[in-house]
Amino acid sequence: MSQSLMRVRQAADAAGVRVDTLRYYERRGLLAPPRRSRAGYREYAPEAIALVRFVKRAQALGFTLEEIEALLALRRPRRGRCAAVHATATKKLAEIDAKLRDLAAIRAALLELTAACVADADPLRCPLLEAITAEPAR
Amino acid sequence: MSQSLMRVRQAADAAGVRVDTLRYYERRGLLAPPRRSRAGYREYAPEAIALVRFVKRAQALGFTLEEIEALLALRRPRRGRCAAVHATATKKLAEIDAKLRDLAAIRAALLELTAACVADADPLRCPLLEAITAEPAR
DNA sequence: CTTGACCTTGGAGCATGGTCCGGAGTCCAG
DNA sequence: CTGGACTCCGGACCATGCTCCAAGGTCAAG
Repeated sequence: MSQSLMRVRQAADAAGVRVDTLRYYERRGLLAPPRRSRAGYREYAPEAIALVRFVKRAQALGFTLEEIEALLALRRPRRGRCAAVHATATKKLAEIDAKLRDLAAIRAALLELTAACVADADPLRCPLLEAITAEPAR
Repeated sequence: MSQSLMRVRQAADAAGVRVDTLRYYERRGLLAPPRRSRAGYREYAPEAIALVRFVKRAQALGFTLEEIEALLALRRPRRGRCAAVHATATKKLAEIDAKLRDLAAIRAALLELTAACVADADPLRCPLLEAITAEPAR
């Protein structure tokens, strides 16, 4: 029944990371220690793979492991902690909205750039810098 | 006339970084060497500050300095390089779209989380992991 | 004409996030 | 019952991106 359990290599491959990375996340406390086989081998459940994939994607979005840990701590909020969770999540939401804006601005600039290139347009502006410079992030 | 030139401390403050960071970016070739005063002091034009701000924001979005350098190289495409610029920009656009999707997914998950928290809802799901796990980034 | 705040340089040091190593145990196919 | 592939562990090492330091030059104010 519990045939979906994977050993470290298989889990690493499935998650798109190296074996050592799984051990590193475990040491860091980011990934809960998986259960072990009789021989002491780690046996990962599918959820662990999902978590690692989440971590990698969040990292690609500029979050540090520490921030990601904080995000993950918001899972399954236990009653009594609602206010704190709410506050943290709200703060993070604002950050994310800022990132979304910046990313959209860069996207638009790149689009403009490719268009300009095709049209061989006037080379006196840099959409890329304008994109993000406009609003000084005050 | 050229009164908008800033020395390194002022420029760093304006860009929201440390003095050493400006020197580091210059050494790395990310920031063009500014002109110097007679005494050898760096004199930054406002565009340099804009560029540094762009770099910091792009970094917060998960781009490495190397990638940012590549992005910046797309500025002011010289004729003849159009095809290459177009290819690079298009590839980057796809990456950015992926980031936008992931970020939006996390955003939605956080929203759901705060809502669930308020409603003290069923603790059997983790929107955060579901958010990004759904599509295995194939 | 000195004091203090700024600037210069090269190079060392540091935090984050892995990545590799070596010696030893496990396990399965031939 | 042996070879090769896997696993374990602790600790050393590495790349990126800063960050700090020492020794010395510049310069405006008092």
